Amino acid sequence: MTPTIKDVAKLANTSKSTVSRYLNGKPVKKQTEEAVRRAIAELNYHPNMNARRLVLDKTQEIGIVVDDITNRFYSAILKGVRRILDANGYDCVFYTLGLHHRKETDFLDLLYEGQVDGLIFVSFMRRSEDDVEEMKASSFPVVLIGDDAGVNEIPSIDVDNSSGVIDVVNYLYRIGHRDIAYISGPDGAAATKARMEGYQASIARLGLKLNPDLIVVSDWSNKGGYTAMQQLLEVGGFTAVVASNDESAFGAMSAMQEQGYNIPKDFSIVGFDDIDISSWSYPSLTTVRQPFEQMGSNAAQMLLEMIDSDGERSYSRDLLKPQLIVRSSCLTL
Amino acid sequence: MTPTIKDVAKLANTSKSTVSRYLNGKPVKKQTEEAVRRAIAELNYHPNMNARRLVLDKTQEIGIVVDDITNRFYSAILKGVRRILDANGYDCVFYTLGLHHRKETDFLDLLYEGQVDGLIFVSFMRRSEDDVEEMKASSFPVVLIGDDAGVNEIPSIDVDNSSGVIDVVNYLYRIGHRDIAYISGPDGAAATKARMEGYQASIARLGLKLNPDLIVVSDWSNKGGYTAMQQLLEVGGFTAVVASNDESAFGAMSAMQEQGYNIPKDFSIVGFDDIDISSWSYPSLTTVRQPFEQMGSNAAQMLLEMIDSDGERSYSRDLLKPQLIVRSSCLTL
DNA sequence: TTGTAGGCGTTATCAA
DNA sequence: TTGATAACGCCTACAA
Repeated sequence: MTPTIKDVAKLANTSKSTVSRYLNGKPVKKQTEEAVRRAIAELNYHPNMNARRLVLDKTQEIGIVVDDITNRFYSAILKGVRRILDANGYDCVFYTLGLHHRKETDFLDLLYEGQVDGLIFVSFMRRSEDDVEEMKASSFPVVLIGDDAGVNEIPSIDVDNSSGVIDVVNYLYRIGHRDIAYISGPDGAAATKARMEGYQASIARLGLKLNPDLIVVSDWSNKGGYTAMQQLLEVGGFTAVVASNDESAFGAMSAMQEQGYNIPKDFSIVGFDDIDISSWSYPSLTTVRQPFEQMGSNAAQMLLEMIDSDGERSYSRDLLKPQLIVRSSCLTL
Repeated sequence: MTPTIKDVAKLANTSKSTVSRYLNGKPVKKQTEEAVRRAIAELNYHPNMNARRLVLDKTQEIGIVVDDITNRFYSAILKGVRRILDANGYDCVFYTLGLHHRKETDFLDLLYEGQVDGLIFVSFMRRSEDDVEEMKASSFPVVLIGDDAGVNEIPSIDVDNSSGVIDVVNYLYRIGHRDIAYISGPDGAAATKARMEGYQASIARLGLKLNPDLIVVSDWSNKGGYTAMQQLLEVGGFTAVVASNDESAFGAMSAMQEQGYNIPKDFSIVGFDDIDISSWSYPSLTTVRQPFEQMGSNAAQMLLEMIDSDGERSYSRDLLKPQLIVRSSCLTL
């Protein structure tokens, strides 16, 4: 049998309560403390967390539910989350939907069941308003990363996608480009709309003409970027391209290189994300860096505050500014 | 107050035991079942998992402890793990060392404390024999991914690194290369030695001469591959290079391209890992694909079996064969 | 500073 | 098929 607090007490010649107090750092006489310590060591005693959680009604665990584990960004988010949790003595249970087609809201049960003290939902797909309302209604500590479906009074964190694209278009304008094509993303992604709006807004603000032929919808994949660029190349009439993510930017670059074009001499190109290869590639890719790790740590911070304040919510949407990273895929005209 | 099983019983005009039975799918009379179901719905009752875990001494959770969350491979491993766990009703708690310089063995406490039913340790660094012996001694359900420090009787899973490099050297030989350079990895990584051995063994087996000048030690980084290649280019006398990972292969490619060389016309190059860019790059990279997802699912499978068989261990080391992926970075001579 | 006693929400045993 | 009752291992008044 694995030893319990009772066994320790017996061996140390004292009571369960005293051992418990010792374990929780409450005042205990030097002498008994020593005896308890020895008993614990001798028995190789470890407290049973499930018993503790039952009485405390607190797990010191938060859950993170992720919609698509394949997404390359989640490890950075997780890293940020872990940093905050580690510093506060929390652990992190990892859930994914997808396989069983579960909905995000199904995971609210974890809160009801006392399995976790709070939940971070991360998805960059578009959320349904109903789902977000349900999370809000649950009145448990919950924070969203990604889309908030326009629901205001729920804590959420996202990248300011529109501002990222605006930065990048402004940059291209500054170095002389006037005819700027755009490779958009998939409809299901929440960021697609915001990035497109950023593109259109900055084109307008700079007094450039918006040429619909220079906008092509893709799916953020490498292959998608490749075909999108083939399309653009047939149309022509541009000197620079904004790809709405790095992966499709690389696909676009392949298409151009295959047709014998040189980057950046013939065309300038920028991406969005700053994935690791963007700095390795030849030429390296000018892009917009997403602050994933910070999204994770901010989310964890908010969640922990809600947990500590006993569920009181701060009702804020935190839009983090992405950062323009200038490298060598653009030519100054 | 959140409702308990007792409240449900009262409302359904029955006893706690009956409700408990209903919850666990044991036979209950149709009539009472209906009453219980209604009571549960009306009260919005959810069972308290911590109470259940206390009496069952079982959490239905396994822990995965990862040494370096930055590592790009962990999400694939995690995906494999999750697939198996999902199918078996287990959840997955995620731990990292690193931040507080904790050792892997510190996490054995999670088992003692009843927080998880089993543990998967994943690290591609070299493990100390002492640590692995300690895991083995604990006699809890535990499986290692990566190094096993030569300890035989502990379940572990790894890639057959040596065989991967052998495949790739044989391939280069087959298409006509005889002077094959090698860019090695960092000393701390467990795979470095095995891959180097694969290189040396196949060079010997093919009757080629082993030229020490064509072996350069690097650190698996992009920049490391870049400088390694500069070094090799000064020496010269090779037609192909084996980089011991993809990232350094790309660094090497940059160095060659910067000096005006064409790949594969001037030099052939292969990598190891098959990270996503390897298929996007121009030219795309011939490499060795690591079966990360399968490593995860195999590990989870082994662990679950150990848990079900009440801790009995299968004492096996599972070496998965990596797969040669031929793309366009090599020229047939 | 210490010990006694009661309770946390389940499941499991045993009679009925 | 059901209902008392006793665990499970811990924490926390309360009294000493």
